[in-house]
Amino acid sequence: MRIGQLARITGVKSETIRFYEREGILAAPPRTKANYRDYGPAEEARLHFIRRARDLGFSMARIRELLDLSDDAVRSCAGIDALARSHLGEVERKIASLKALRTELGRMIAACEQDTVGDCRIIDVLADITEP
Amino acid sequence: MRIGQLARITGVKSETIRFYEREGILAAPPRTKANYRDYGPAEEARLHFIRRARDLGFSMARIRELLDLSDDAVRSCAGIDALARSHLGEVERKIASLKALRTELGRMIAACEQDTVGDCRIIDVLADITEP
DNA sequence: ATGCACCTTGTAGTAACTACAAGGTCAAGC
DNA sequence: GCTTGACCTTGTAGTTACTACAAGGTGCAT
Repeated sequence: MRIGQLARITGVKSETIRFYEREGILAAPPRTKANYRDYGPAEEARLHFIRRARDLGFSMARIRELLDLSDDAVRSCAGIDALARSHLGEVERKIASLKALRTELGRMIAACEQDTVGDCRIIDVLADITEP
Repeated sequence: MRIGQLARITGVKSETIRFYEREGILAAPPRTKANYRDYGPAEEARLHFIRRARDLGFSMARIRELLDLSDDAVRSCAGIDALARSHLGEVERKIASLKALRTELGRMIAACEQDTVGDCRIIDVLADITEP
C-alpha cells in the first residue's frame, strides 16, 4: 500500500506519516521500484496506535516507550514490568478523570431531558482526581 | 492567593497561567493594591480542570466549549444537550481506548510476574476501537 | 501527453506552551 | 534603609507535534 492510501485509512496525513518516519517512531518501509513507500498491515496498525495514543494525550516520548515495549524482545522482565506499571498508572488516572467527566456530562444530558437546565459541575468533578 | 502559590498548587507554571488569561480561558482575577493577581478557590478549580482536560488530550478549543457549558447560564437546553452529547461521545471513545490499553498493560505485568516475557500486543489492542 | 499520486528538500505556519530578558514594584527581614 | 525574592509588565524566541506549501522530479494510467 502506498502512502496516500495509508493516509486515507488511518486519517493521518501523508506529511505526518513522513514526519513520523523522520522522527524514528515509524520504521522506513520498503520501497517499490519506483521508490514509493510500500506499507503493509503492520505499519497500518502501528500508525493507528500512534494516532490513538496521541489523541489520549500521550506525548511522542511516551508513545516511543510504549512502542519499545512492543518492539523490544531483548528487554528484561524487570524493565518491562517497571515501564508497564508506570504506564498503567497514567492510564488508570486518565480513565478515572474521563469517567468523572462522563458521569457529569450524562447528568447534564439527563437534566436537559426534563427541560431543567441545572448547574454544570464539570469543573468540580475533576477536582478530586489525584495529581498526575 | 498570588500567582506563585496557585502555580505550586496546580502544577501549572506562572507563565502558563498568564498565557491562559491572555487566551481568555481563565478570567483576569482581581488585583491586590500592589497590582498582583489575586486568585481564589474558584480559579484554582478551573485551572485544575484545564490541566486535567489538556492531559486527556482535549484541545484548548474543546476545553473552551466545556468551560462554556459550565459558565453559560443563558444557553438553551437543546444547545447544552447537543454539546454535552458530542463531548460525551469523545469521552466514551477515549475511555474505551484507555481500557483496552490498561488490559494489555495488565496482561504484560502479569506475564512478567511469571517470568515469561510474552508478546506485547499493545499495538493491536487499540486497533478495533472505532474511529474518532 | 496530460494528469495525478508519489518522490525529494526546504521553509514557514500553527497550537500550546516554556523560557528568558529587561526594567519596574512591593514587602519582609537584617 | 537596603537587600532579596516574588511579583509586575512587554517582548522575543525556543519546543513539540504537527501542517502546509513550494519547487522540481518520477512513475504510470488513460
